[in-house]
Amino acid sequence: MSVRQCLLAILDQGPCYGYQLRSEFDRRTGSSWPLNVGQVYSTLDRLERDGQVVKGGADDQGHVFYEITTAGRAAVRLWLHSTLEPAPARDELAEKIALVTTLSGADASRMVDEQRAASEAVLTALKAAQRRPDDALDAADLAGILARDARVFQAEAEVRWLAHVVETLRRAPEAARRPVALDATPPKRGRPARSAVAEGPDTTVAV
Amino acid sequence: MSVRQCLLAILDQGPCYGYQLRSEFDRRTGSSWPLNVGQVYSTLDRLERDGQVVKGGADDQGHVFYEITTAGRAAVRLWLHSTLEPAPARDELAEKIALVTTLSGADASRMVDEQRAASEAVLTALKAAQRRPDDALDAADLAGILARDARVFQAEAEVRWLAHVVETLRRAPEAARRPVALDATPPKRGRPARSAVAEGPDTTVAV
DNA sequence: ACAGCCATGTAACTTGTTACATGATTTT
DNA sequence: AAAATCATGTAACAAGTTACATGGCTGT
Repeated sequence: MSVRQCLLAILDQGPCYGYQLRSEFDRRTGSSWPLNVGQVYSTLDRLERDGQVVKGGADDQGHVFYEITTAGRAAVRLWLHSTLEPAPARDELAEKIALVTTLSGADASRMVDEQRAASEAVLTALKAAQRRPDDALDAADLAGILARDARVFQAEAEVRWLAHVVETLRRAPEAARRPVALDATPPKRGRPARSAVAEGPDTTVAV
Repeated sequence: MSVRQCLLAILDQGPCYGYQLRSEFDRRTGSSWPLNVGQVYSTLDRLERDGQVVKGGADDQGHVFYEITTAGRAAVRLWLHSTLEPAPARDELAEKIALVTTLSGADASRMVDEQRAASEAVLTALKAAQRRPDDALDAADLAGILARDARVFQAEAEVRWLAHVVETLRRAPEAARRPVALDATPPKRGRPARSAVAEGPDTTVAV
């Protein structure tokens, strides 16, 4: 969803042609992602299909410009005014580590250690490449710096969490360190019996 | 990719049928993601197509068991022995904020502020729902706790980064606070002239 | 001539995801 | 009978991604 929204937001600044969109995306997100040109065109197709942009004719140089529509502008405004939930995004690493701690035949703490080393190495590399924001020439430059900083902060969190996992595994009660077997008990079919005891408070996170 | 790998790793523990796989996935990742049952079946189809599982006949209760193949086991080992790059994942939020700081007609600092408030609220909620690992009954329980902790650490990083963005925007040189216009200069076509000056050192992050 | 970028596009594919249809089973 | 869960599956689609084909232009 993100590429699509970003391209639309750029088109909100004025008509662009495909190739141009890629370079604008690049500039404005600090080249944080090597966006394939092909994807620009397929994304433009989808945006057009959904009535958020219109395809203009080619100019004298053969550039095919796309223009945002009213509906498109509304979508941009909506996107900009909405806040992103921090956690709806899947966390592959967390899932993997959580899963591994329950598996038999996998050495969880060794795996966590290795991941930790890898993450630390990345963090070091990122920090070395960090730039001071003081000499940002323009907003695009600054955007690139902020995007990199985001990766640093994230990598730091990852390293911290991994250290926390190591500690937790070390301290965990013995029962929690044994792999869990597949649930052999056949589930009850049919409508579940309504339990006589009152339901406890909802402990699920509504986030 | 992650769902696929997780299901395969669970199948590595023993044959399972579709519905069972969902509940195992649930248990072992701390219900961090409401996996749709349908996806289990389509994923199993794809795994079978790729020769990593085989579909067995139904047992007396009508449960259709899937079994992992040798190739599947190899894939699991590979997955478990590989480390995940911390940043290949796209960061939608960072992209969005980076982009916004370059747009005209969007109030970047207001947007960042709002996002920060939202992220802080989430962080508070997550922290409130955090559990102590001391009373983990089994590894699945512990996995759930760790998965939640991961979200806490991530949310913390997000909040910290957003604060950093606010500060940076405030302190940034005036030139870096003006929106950047679309690049009007037509790009040079044809083979670029090889510059006479020696190329500077590569500043791109190889991560 | 050739390398290499600018530029547009298409075809094929991946994973993830939802919505729905179907039926068995069991409790209310 | 109605409700709710267990269980299997299909159809359709979204977004992302890559690989490729094509052609124009311009330095070397």
